[in-house]
Order: sequence, then structure tokens, then C-alpha cells
Amino acid sequence: MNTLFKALSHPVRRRIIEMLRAGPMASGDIAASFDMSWPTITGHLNALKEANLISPERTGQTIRYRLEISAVEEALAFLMELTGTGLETAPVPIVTSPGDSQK
Amino acid sequence: MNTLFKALSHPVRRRIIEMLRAGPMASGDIAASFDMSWPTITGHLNALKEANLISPERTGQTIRYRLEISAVEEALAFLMELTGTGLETAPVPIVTSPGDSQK
DNA sequence: CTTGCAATTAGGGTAATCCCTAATTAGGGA
DNA sequence: TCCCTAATTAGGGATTACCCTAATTGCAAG
Repeated sequence: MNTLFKALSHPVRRRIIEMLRAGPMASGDIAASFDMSWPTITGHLNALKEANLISPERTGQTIRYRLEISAVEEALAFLMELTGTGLETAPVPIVTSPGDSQK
Repeated sequence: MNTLFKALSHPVRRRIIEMLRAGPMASGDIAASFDMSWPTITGHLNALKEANLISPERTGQTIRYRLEISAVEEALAFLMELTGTGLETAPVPIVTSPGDSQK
């Protein structure tokens, strides 16, 4: 969960994810669409792979990366629980009066 | 969006958010429930405030922090678009009935 | 004004992040 | 074999993150 949100916290990595929504893509093609060096993009791809957000598959010389939507859903589940969209564990509205600080 | 996901990428900050789900809480009470120094917690609270995830309100000496659910929903919207609600270049079929939660 | 409590800011040390260039691995032909 | 292309790893510099202790601000009384 930690590496997951960290992976999502960089604009380049979020954009890579958005690109992969349309289907798998080669590392070189991804790198070509950014104004950064290829090794830098490789670094971002590794961060995404660490978070299980993408997975590589080799065909000959080229390596294509595919979006793993299940990791996205994991993050989604966490946030949904916060908004109350989905579960209970009742968000009982407890009113704390000033001065009842219990340590 | 950047600071938002970055704020969510630290376990202490996520736990603070979960605590605030039950209602606003004083800075000192939050700090007391962690095994870290108070200034460190203040730092995390500032990160959450930067991301608009919480907002402070002062009553006398104590400052209580309240969860701003709208920021959570913002992150939620981004992830939902990834999982299929987005169309654009995606080879995804379209309309589902309103209220038809596809889980 | 002085004391006391709540909370933040200041400063510093260490570790991680982000970006680059140069070197390296790996595969597909000739 | 040797070479070319695809992609990663290695190494380094600059910046930011994370945690601490010490000092400071802000409020509310006495």
C-alpha cells in the first residue's frame, strides 16, 4: 500500500499509467513520449513494477508493459472505505467537547 | 494531485486519516497515539493539510483537525477513471445503467 | 506580567528520490 | 563471429523526506 501510493505520487508515473490504459506498450515508445532520458523512464517503470501496477512481458528484443488494474483497485478500496462508500464499521459521529481530551 | 498521493504514501499519515474518520481530533491526542515525537506528527499534519486532506480549527488552546473528505474523493475520481469509467482512447464499451454498480 | 500548557517552527543528520551520462546485458540478423 | 537495436544497470550530484531535540509562538488564567 505504501509503494502503491508512492508510485501514484509522481506525475510522470501517473501519465504512464494513463497511457497503458489503452493497452500494453514498449518501454522505448513510452520513453519516447517524454522529454526525459530513457534510463529515467526505466526508473519510473521499476517504481510502478514494485507497486505491482504494471508487469513486463518480453517479445524478442522489445519489452512491453501492461497495466495491472488489480493494484489500482486495491488503492480504490482503501479510499472507498474512507468515504464510507461501500462499508460500515460505522462512522458514528462522536462529538468531542473541548476539554475531554483523554490521554 | 501530486501532494495528495504523496500524503497518502506514508503509513502514519494514512493512519491519521483513518482516525479522523470518526471525527475531529486534537493535535496532541493524535500525537499521543503514535510512538513518535510531537513535532514529527506536526510535520505529518502539515503534509496532510498541504494536500487539503485535513483542516485545522482552533478552540482556545487546542487545535482540532478535521478530515476533508472532498480531497479523498478527488483521488477516488482519478482511480475510477483508470478502472474503466474513462473512455477516450480506451477500447471499452460504454453505457452501464445508473445504479448498476459493477463491483 | 508571569506561569503553564498546547502546538508549531528552527536546525541538523541521515536516508531516499529524481535526473543525468556512461557502461552493460540481451536478442536478432549479416 | 560481429554488429545493431532495445532496454537496463551503475554511479554521481542535487533536492527533498523523515525523524529527532531545542527554542518559540499562542492562549488562558492567576
